[in-house]
This record gives sequence, C-alpha cells and structure tokens, in this order.
Amino acid sequence: MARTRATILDIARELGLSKTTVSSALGGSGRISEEKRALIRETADRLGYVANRAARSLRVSRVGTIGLYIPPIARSLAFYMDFAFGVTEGAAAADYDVTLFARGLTPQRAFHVDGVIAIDPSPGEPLVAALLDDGIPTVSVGRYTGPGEERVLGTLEAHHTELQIQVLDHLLSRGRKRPALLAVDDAISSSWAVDTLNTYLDWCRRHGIEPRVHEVEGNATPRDLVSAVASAVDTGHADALVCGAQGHAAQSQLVLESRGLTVGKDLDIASFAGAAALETGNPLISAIDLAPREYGAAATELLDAVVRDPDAGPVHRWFDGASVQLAG
Amino acid sequence: MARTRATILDIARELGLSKTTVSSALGGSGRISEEKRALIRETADRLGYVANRAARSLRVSRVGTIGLYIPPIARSLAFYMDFAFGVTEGAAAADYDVTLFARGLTPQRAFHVDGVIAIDPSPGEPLVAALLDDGIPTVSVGRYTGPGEERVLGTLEAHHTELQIQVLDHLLSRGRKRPALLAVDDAISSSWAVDTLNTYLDWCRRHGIEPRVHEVEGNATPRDLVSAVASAVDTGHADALVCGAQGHAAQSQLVLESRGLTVGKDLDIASFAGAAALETGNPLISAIDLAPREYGAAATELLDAVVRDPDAGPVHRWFDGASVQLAG
DNA sequence: CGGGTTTGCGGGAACGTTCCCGCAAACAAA
DNA sequence: TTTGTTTGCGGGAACGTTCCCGCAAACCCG
Repeated sequence: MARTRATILDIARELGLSKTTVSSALGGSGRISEEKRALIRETADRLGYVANRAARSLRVSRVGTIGLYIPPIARSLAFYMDFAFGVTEGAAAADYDVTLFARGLTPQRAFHVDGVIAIDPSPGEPLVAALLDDGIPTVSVGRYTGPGEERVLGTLEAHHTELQIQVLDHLLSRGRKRPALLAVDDAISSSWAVDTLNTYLDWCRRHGIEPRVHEVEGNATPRDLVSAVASAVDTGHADALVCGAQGHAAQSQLVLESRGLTVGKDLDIASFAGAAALETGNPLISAIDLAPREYGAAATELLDAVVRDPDAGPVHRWFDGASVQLAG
Repeated sequence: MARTRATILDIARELGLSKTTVSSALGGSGRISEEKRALIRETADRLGYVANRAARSLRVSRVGTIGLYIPPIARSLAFYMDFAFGVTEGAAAADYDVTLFARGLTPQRAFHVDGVIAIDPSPGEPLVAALLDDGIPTVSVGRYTGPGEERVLGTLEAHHTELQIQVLDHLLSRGRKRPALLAVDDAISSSWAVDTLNTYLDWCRRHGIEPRVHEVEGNATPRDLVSAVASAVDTGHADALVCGAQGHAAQSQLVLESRGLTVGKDLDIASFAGAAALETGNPLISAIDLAPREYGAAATELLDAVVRDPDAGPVHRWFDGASVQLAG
C-alpha cells in the first residue's frame, strides 16, 4: 500500500552514495566501477525502484509517449485494434507509451507526445491537420492527402496493389475468369479504397475481362449483403467473389454455403482486406494478410526514426510484412 | 516550427508579473483581480501556451493518465474498440490521457499511470494480477476473480441478466417457444460467458422449456456456423436463435436468409452481445445494446472516483446505460 | 619521483510547475 | 488615529531526474 515510490535518493542514502552516482549507474552512462553498478542495480530493484517518468521528461524534454490516431470507422475495427496492439508492442520495445487519440480530441492534449501515428487518415480529418499545423512529428500509415500533407514526416505503405494483383492472378490461374468485386461504397474514400478499385479495373482491362463491380454500403445489413452476393452470382454469373471490406469474405462464404454452394469448388472467394479472424487462416479464402501487428510495430519504428531526426525531410517506407494466403 | 513551447515564465515576463500570479490565474486558484486574470488568459493563448504536463505531474505527483487493459481476445474486438473510445472521451473530460496496455506489457510501465481500467479481465491474466499486487488503483469492468481480487478498488457491471431475460421474454411473447442458444465455447470462461449460460438455463427451467444449447467455437469458421445453425433449426426445430458471440446474430441472419427463410417471420434472431454495427440497429434482430462508449465513459468516471478516494473501500457500481432493442 | 592522464565519484543547477508563505496596500471597524 | 482584516501579488522551495562540471585518488610514462 506504500503509495510513495522509492526514488533515486533513497537508493543513494541506503548505500551512502550520491544521487549522481546512482543515476549514472542506472542510466548506463558515466564512469562507475562494475561492482558498484551491480550493487546499485540490485538495491534498486530490492527497493522496487522505478524511475519517475515525469521528472525525467521534465529534465530531458522528451515525453516518452507516442499518440495513436485511429479513424472512427465502424468497420475494419478489428484491423485497427490489432494494429494498435502492434504499435504498443513496438513502442514498449523502444520505451514509449502509447496514448489513444480519438477524433474530437482537443489538439491541446497532443502536445504531450513526442509524435503521432495516424493510421488511414482521411483527407478531411481536422485533428490530423491540427497536429501537422502544430509541427508535431507525424507518421502516416497509408498516404495522407489533405491540409498540411507536406509536413508529414514519414509515410508507411504496404504493397497493396502488388498483393491484390497476386490474388487476382491466382484466381485466374484456377480458371476463374469472371471475378466480381464487392467494393465498399466509401463516403470518405481513403486512398486505399480508391486504389483498390483502380487496381481491379486495370487488371480486368489488361486481361480483357469484363469488370463486375458490386457496391456495398459501408454498414450494410446482412440482407443487403445477401442480395449483393445474389446479384453477383445469379445475375452477373460471377465465378469468384473478391471482397473489399473486412468480414465480407467470411460473410459471403456463409451465404454461398447456405445456398448449397461449396466455396473452393463451385466458386472462389478472396479478400483484399484480410486479417479478420475468420478470413486469414481460413483455408477456403484467398486473403491478403496485412499483418497488422507487424505493421503497427513498423509504424512505431518509423516514428521513432523521424522523431530522432526530424530534419531528415519526409521519409517514405514500404512495409514488407504483408503477404497473400492463397487457397486451393 | 518552434520546437520550444512558451512557458509560464514567458507569460510572466511579457506582462511584468510573477510566475505565481500567472500560475494561479491559469489554474483558477488564488486571489487575482478579474481584469488581470483575463489579461493573462488572453496572452497565454496568444503565445500558444500549453502547460507542461511533466512539470505539473512532478509537482502534484499525479500523472494525469489512466491505463486501459484490453484482453487479447480475437472476437468482439469491435466492442472493445468502442469501449476504448468511450474511455478516451470520458478521460478527456476529466483531463486524463489514456494509455494502452496490451498483454505482455511489463508491469514496470504501469507505474506511470494514476490507475487502470481492466475490461473483462480473465482470472488468469498475469498483468492484472501484477497491477493489483503493486497497489495500482484498478477498476474492473465485469467482475474480476483471480489473484488479488480483494484489491480491486472498483467494479462496474451491466445488468446482463435482466437484459437477457427481457430478450427471452420478448421472444416468448412473440410465440417463440423453442429458442436455441448459440453459446460460445469460451476457453478462459469470463464471468459473462458463465452467467449467460446460467441465465438461459434458468429461464428455460422457469418456463418449462427444454433448453437447446449449441456450442460454437470462439473462432469458428463460416462453415462451422452454418452447421451449427443448421443443427439448431433442422434437428432441434428451434424457432429462434439466441447468439452469445458478437457478430453471430448477423451471420446467422445471413445463413437463414440465404436458405430462403425470412428473419422475423419464419424465425427470430436475438443477440446477447450486441453493439456490432450489423446487429444493433438491425430492425430484424433483438439485441442487447451495451452502449460501449457510454460504458467506457462510466468506467473512467468510476476510476476517477476511486483514484480520488482510494481508501473508500471497494466500490461496486451498476451501469444503467445498456438497453435492449426489441424487434417486431 | 614529478608531471600528466585516467578513473570514480559528488555538488549543484536546471527542467516548469504548484503551493506555502509573506508583505504591502487598501479597506473596515473601533 | 489605531487595530484588524481583506485583497492582490511575489519570493522561494520543492517535486525527481539528468548533466555539466570539479576534484581527489590512482595510475602511467619517461
């Protein structure tokens, strides 16, 4: 119940040393004999010492915290959640804390971080614009276009296009010549949604395949999805469904199997937005695994780099951890 | 690009006052004339002043941060995500930051918070146990049973049982006398999962109804769900499906509608774990809306209370924001 | 053995706040 | 006028670190 933690001075007193000695012993710097260093370390964790972060921050004017901005999109939350965990893990490794930024957060609070990671920021997002305007070191995961975009210090991107083409090629190699795209009708179209549609259309053109695009609302009801799948299969004679929204692939499988169709035999299903529990790892669905945890960790690493050297100019990195999982 | 923020001293110099005066003017305390207070406030935000949190924390030995522990469960992430946003909003109102605790976080870091909110902590969770052991003020959302449970300072619970009974009663009032429970086979059975099953069994007994429990794996494949639904409907002759896992209600609707059955007419569907985009707000599905954002905000409020008065003894609160949305 | 260099450690200031005082001026009560 | 109280503000210390110094003792080399 001891509500006051041991300080560096307690350790010093205990050993008859000075706070300077203790500090440098614990910090690794300075010239200290090895025996003393070991002794200090030992008593430090005997007393349950843990450095006061506020004091350190005040002194070194580095907060040790990164902000994480997550867009308030109802779908694909699972991806963001995993991403957030990845950020947290990467941050712990680099001795950062992660604080959550929700939309509507007053930019005031943003000053208490060393930098922020914004995942899929939509162009109109005022918080991100405010952060950039205030000169907070910011890393964008996925391209950010919008006010202040020239001040984004780092951008991390995955090879979406290449991976999507791999998936489409794989369907083709399995003889599926009429893949339909169940695209998301994205009001605040992120760069990802736009790119995805273009990739599909391009691919169709290059292969002389007639594109079949079926738009699905962002928060479609099950009934909506049933009819979308029905129109793709029955009317459009699709022999493969390519889903743009997380969860839709698994849901489409439900629809097809309930109708007596066997996925992998009668039809194929693929997902461009994998990483859902029911999609990635499902042997019947070809999916892109964005590896959200590793993605998040990579974002942290990038942020750390630009925080350490803010004048390096905008840096762009590719994330190589994403992969495709091909079915059949 | 000014990387050094204005301090309280800058304001003082600018106005020829002392730091004490500026501090108390901004903090609201002290005896200051109203004109001076206004003047100080004005120049403060002219200079873009924002208080240095580290300095304040050091002085008042209050960090201004709460930790949020989220269990690493693959399903119902959407609920946790919304809950997290709710915590963030509530925290902002009470001038807290929220830092994310993932499992595997070294308890060391936990010292940098004023308290932590643990949502649905499983009994074996070592991080939560460590937090309690270290005397960190902890609020549990849902009952925590496990090592150190007597040190939990606050518990927030929703009226799960009552709400679930309401849902079952509603089904009965619509003439559904054979409701089947699609229960989650929860390895680390949370208090919620256990309570839910008991509620259903109790209710059946009281109404002289034969219980129909169909266990579904935590991360069931679509194919698993299809067969679970099929066995409930075809073999068990269920006239209503009650789903325990988030997302299963919407998915069951997909299955039924694909088979040509109309939800709300041929069969009913209800969800005990609402708050998913496709369930709550779906007029065909009776669902419990846990109101995750408000739930999170309430958790913050409770934590704030126990942090302010840690010696008040364990406090238990009911969350009254949850509701049922009845279909038909 | 005398000069210089290295080693091991301590003193003190600083980071930006808050808060306890003190103190003069103004004001009220006697 | 005298005494007491309120008002408005400032000085200084403290929170726990880190980091720049300084300074003895030990060591090295010729």
